[in-house]
Amino acid sequence: MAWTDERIDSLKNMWEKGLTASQIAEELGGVSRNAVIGKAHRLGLKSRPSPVKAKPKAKKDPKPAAKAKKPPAKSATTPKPKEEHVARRAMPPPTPAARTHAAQQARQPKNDGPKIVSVGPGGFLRQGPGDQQAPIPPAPPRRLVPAKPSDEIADKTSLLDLSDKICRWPINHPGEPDFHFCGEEVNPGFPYCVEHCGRAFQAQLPRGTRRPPPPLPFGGPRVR
DNA sequence: CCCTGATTCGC
DNA sequence: GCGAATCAGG
Repeated sequence: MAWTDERIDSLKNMWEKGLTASQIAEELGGVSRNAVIGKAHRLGLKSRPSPVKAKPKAKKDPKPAAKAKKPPAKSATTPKPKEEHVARRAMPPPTPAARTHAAQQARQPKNDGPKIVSVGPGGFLRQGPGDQQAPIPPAPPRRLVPAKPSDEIADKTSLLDLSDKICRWPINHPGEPDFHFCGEEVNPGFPYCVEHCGRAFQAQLPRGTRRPPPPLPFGGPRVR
């Protein structure tokens, strides 16, 4: 996949946010962790807490032909083919439990660590309900652009299934295995079904009326 | 084992 | 410029 400006921007954002390369790769979709790191370095973003301190000698092990090669069998100690990212991508739906595991290693704390964040397709950051962070996203457009799914979801309404007649409301987050679209019949004249129109288009209340923040499909806590 | 980022280098 | 392969520290 190509490094579009938006993706690069996302990458920078997340990298500086302290997300791991793996997380960034997942969010961006279509790229491996290595790709992210490589790109980050090429961009001049550099090194955050790196596990590896010193790199004394550059080694040049004869790396024969192409990337598809599985070189020197080293006593069968490093079976780590390029299947790495394939395997990760092919993982079963991250159940809450699975996610939890991944999340905790991904520095997603329970209480006082770094904030839990993830990044939407536009590169803006999603935050937890408690997080008051004003900065980057100035004003997400009300117009919703159905994000591009990073994986195809069988028998759910995928990006390719969208049409004028079915609700384009996104379910879950892009990049998640079960990300798909609502798929209900639309409220005629609107891009969403009746229910989701109710979410997307809310009547303007008189000034001073307090109302919970508009539950946009992206930009807030999970909406379903 | 898992994870992490860093580096190399063929493409 | 890209990223797989590989390394090396936790």
